[in-house]
Amino acid sequence: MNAGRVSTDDDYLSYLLARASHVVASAFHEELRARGLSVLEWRVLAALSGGHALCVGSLADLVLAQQPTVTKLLDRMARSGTIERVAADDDRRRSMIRATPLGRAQAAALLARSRECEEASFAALNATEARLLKHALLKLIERPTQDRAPRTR
Amino acid sequence: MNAGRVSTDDDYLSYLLARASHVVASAFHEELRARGLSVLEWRVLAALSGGHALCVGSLADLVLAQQPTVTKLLDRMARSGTIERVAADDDRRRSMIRATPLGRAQAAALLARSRECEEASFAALNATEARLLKHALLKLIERPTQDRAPRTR
DNA sequence: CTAGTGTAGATGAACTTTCATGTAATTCCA
DNA sequence: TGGAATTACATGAAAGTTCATCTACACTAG
Repeated sequence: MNAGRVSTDDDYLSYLLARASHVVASAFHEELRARGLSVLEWRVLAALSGGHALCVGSLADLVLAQQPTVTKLLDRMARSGTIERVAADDDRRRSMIRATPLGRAQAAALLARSRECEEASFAALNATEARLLKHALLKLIERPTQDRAPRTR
Repeated sequence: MNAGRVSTDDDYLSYLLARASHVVASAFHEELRARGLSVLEWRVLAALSGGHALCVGSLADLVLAQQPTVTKLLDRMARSGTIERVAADDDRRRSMIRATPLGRAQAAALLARSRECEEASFAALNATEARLLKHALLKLIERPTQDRAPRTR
């Protein structure tokens, strides 16, 4: 029990967030692993599961990874048939990324599991705590501290 | 503004945590980068900054990384003189890791900066929100869901 | 004490990420 | 307009991470 309180590092918001993120995600990440998907792959599929296409840069922001990482991830995903690149018609530098039917199917299956894991995590909190937690996280996220270009689409 | 709400992925606790972690850490991670340290290196130094030695396994848990990753990270850190390995006297399989004076100095400098970044993050929240956030994060972390061996020291 | 089982950490090969930079397309504005 | 600056994505080499194993040591029970 208590797998990681350590004098110095502990108690920092940054570390608490990283650790909480780690703990909360771990069960689902095992699932992903069992199905041979990486976390990034999952995030890409999830981001694209709505059916609309996104450009590489937006995807990178969304999946919290860097652009070259995502470019190469997308190469692999295209090869395995879960996404496809389409030329953007308004800007020829961009390639728009879309989930293929296969990709969409994978995403759908995983979204369900993901919701279940979400439930399990919330079991540690009561309704109020959960609400306040989400609220606080959103406030932290929306901070215009280090904001990047809002290149959606 | 609003660098990343996306239909599907968004709103999940797991994603909110990952994103919040990302946003909150980013300023400090830039600092690290500027000083030529990786995030993992920083976490190791922070974990060891108290002066006591830790074994490789505990460190891996603390820095949220895997054992081989940490073993190799420690090789590099030993080479650059920030940590050293000491044989454990009770168990000859273990090597205990200790920060060198150089490592301790780096950690001290960074801990100060880290506190400042922490302040900046909390600026987004009022005192109550901050308290509740930490409380909720601790509850999530302490969940005995996927707990690992409590091999401290 | 010794065979069997489990744990700690190291290691090599395969894979992924990163950094710096390249190329092409777009935008800005004099 | 046309050149400078900027943006989008790709790419190659270097660095880091991961997976599966391996070795050494420790514990346990017969």
